[in-house]
Amino acid sequence: MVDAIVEAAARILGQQGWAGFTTNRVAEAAGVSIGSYYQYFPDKHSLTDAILHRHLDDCLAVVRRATRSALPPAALAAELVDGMIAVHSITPGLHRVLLDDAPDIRSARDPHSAFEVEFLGHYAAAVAACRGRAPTEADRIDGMLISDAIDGAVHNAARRGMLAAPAMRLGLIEMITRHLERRPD
Amino acid sequence: MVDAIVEAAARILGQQGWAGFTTNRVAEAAGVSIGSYYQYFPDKHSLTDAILHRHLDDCLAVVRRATRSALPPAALAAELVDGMIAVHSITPGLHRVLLDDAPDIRSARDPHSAFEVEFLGHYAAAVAACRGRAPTEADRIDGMLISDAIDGAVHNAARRGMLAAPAMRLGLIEMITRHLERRPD
Amino acid sequence: MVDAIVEAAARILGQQGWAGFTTNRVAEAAGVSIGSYYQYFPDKHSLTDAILHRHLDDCLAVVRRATRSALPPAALAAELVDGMIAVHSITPGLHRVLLDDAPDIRSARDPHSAFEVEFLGHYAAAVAACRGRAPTEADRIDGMLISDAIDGAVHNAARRGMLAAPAMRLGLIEMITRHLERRPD
Amino acid sequence: MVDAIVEAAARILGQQGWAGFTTNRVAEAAGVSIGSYYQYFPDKHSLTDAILHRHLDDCLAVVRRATRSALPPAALAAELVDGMIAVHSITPGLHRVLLDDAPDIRSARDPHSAFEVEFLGHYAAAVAACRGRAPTEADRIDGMLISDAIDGAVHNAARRGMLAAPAMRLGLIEMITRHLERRPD
DNA sequence: GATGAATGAGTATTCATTCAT
DNA sequence: CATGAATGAATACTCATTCAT
Repeated sequence: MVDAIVEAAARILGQQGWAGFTTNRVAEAAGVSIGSYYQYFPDKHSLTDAILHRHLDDCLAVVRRATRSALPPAALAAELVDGMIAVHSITPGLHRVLLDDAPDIRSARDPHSAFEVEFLGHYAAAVAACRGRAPTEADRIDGMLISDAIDGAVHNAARRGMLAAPAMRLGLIEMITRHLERRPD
Repeated sequence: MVDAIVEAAARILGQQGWAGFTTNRVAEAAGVSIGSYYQYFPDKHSLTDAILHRHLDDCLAVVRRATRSALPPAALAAELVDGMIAVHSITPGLHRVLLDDAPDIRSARDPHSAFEVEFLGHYAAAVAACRGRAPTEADRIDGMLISDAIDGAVHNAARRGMLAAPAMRLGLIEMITRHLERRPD
Repeated sequence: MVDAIVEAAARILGQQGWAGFTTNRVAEAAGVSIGSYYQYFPDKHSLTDAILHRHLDDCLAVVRRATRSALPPAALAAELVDGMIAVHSITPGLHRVLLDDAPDIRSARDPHSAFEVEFLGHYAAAVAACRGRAPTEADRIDGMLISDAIDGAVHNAARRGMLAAPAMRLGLIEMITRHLERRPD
Repeated sequence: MVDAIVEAAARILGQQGWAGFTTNRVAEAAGVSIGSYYQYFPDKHSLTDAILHRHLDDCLAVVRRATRSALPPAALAAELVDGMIAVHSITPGLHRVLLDDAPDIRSARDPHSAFEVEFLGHYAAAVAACRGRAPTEADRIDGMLISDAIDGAVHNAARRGMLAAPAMRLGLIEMITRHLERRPD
C-alpha cells in the first residue's frame, strides 16, 4: 500500500505539479482513504521525501554501477548518460518538479547531505579512475561539472519531450567524453 | 509600482521559497496595499510570470550579446558562462525555485514558446558562427546542449553556494570550449 | 476486561485530560484491541459515563456510611470531609476533568438523576439526624450547601495539589461543623 | 467584532459544551466568516483564553470591591456571595464548563498564576480586615476555603438552575458569616 | 470472540481575491 | 485611485467507528 501511494503521488506530481498535489487527492488516486494514507505516512512531507529518495536512490545506483570498474572516457560517459536518461524516462515530468525546490525538499538537497556527498564522491572516483590516478581536487570539480551538465541536459530534454532523441544522447556523450579526456592538474 | 512589487516578490521567493510567497506578504513587503496589488496584477499567477519573464529577459540579453560578433570558441564560452553566472548572482536562490514548478510556469517554459525559440536560435547561431558556417542541425543540437550544460552547472552551483568559485567557472568554460571546437558532420 | 478499560481510561483522562483521551489510545493502554473495546462499549460516551459512575458510586458510599448512625456535628463533618478527600485522592486530576464537561456528561449530572436524588437525600438525612429531628426543607438546603462547599473545597484543593494539607482539612471540618450546629427552622 | 465573537463563543460553550465549540461554528454564530475570525484571533486557544479571562476579571472585580472597606462578617459574606451569584448569572452554563479543565486552560488556572495569587490575596485581606488584624496564615487558609465554598455552591446551583433561589443565597451567606466570625490563630 | 486495517466526516487554519469606504 | 477588512473554498490532519479475517 505504501507503494501504491508513492506511485500515485509520483504520477500526480509529475502530471499536475505541486498545485494538484494534496494528500486527499493522492489518497484518492491511490484508491485509498485519507485515513489509510495517514496510517502509513505521518504527514505530507514524508511523502515528498519518499518520492525524492526513491529518485535519488535510482541516481545513486547509476553512478555506483559506473564506478565498479575503471572505464575509458567514452564508455564512462555513455554509461552515465544512458543511466540518467533511463532513470528520468520513468515519469519524465516528475524529476524536474522534484529537484529544484519544493517547500519541503531543501534539506535532502542540502550540499552536505549524505546523498550529495556520496553522489559526488562516486563521480570524482569515476573521473579519477578514468584518468588512471587517485582523485584530485580537479577530478572532484570535473565530476561535479559532468554531473551538473548531465543533470541540465537530461532535465531540459525531459521538459522538451526529447529524452529519447539520439542526437541529444550522442552529443552529450561526446561533450562528457572530451571533458574526461583532458588532463588537468 | 509594478517594479516595486516584482522586486519584493523576487526577494521573498528567493529567500523563503514558495512557502512564504503569498500575495499579501508580497504587497506588504512592497509597501503597497493588497488592493493596490490587484490593480496591477490580475492574479497571483501573473506575478510569478512577471518574475520569470524578467529572468528570461536577462538570459536572452546574455545570448544576444554573445551573438553580436563571431567569437572564437574560448571567448564565446567565457562570454556565455560569465553572463549566466552574473544573471544568477542576483538573488541566487530565486532561479532554482523559478524554473521547475509546474503547472504555473509550464506555458512560459513551453518548448515552443517565443522565448525558447529565440533563446535556442541565438545559441545555434553563436555556435555556427564560431564554427564559421551557416547553422546546421548539428549546431542547433550543440547549442541546446551547451545551453543545458551551463544551465545545470549554474543552478547546481547556486544551490551549493559556489556560484563565485573560480574552479567551477574555468572548468565549465573549458568544457564548453572543447565542445565548440569539435567539428561534427 | 471492562474494568481494565475503565482503569486505563481513568488513568489517561486524569493524566492527559480530554486531549489525549481517544478510544484507540485507551484500548492500547488497556492492552486490548480497539475491536475488543467496541465489544464492551457501544461508543465513546458510554466509557466516560462508566468512569463518572464509578466516581459517583464512591461518593455515594461516603454519604451512605455517614448516615448509618446519627453523629454529632463535628463527627459528621469529619466523616464527610475525610471521606471525600479520600475519594478524590485516587487520581486527583481525574475528578476535576470529569465533573464539568457538557454535554457528554449532562445527563448523569442532571439535577433529577437518581444519583443526585439519592446523594442529596442522604445529606439531608444526615443533617436532620445530627439536629435530632425529621428532615425539613432547611435541612435539605443545608445538606446541599454542605455538599457543595465540600465539593468546591476538595476540587480546588486537588487543583492546587493541596488535598493532603491538614490546615485545609481542619478549616473545612470547622466550617461544616459550625453550619451543622445552627438551628434554623 | 472581537466582542461579537467572544459573545457567540461564550453562548455556544455554555449551551453545547466543548463538543459544539468549533471555530467555524463560533464564527457562524457570530455572523462572521471564518476568515474574519482568524483576523482577530490567532488560533482557537486564544478564544477560550479570552472567554476565561473575561470571567476571571469579573470575579476579581467582585473581590476587589469587597476589600475596599473593612466590612463586618455578615456584610462581607453577603457582598461576596451576591457578587459571585451575579457574575455567574450571565450564561450560567458557561462557567462550570470553563473552570475545570479544557485541553487549553490549565495554564491560566495554575495555582501560581497571577490571577490565583491576586484573587486569594484579596480574599485573605478581606478575611483579616473583617477580623480586625493583619493577614495571618489562618486568614489565608480561611480565605481560600470561603472562596472554594462559594465556588462550589454557586457552580452547583448554576447546574441545578437554582442560582436565584433565596434559600440557597441566605444559607450560603450564613455559612460564610459563621466561618468569618470564628477566631483562629 | 478477538483483531487492527480501513474508513471518511469533521477540525483548525491559510490565503487568493473582492469590494465598500 | 488606494485601502484593508471581509470572504470562503481548500488543505493537512484526527479519531470514532466498522468489518473482513
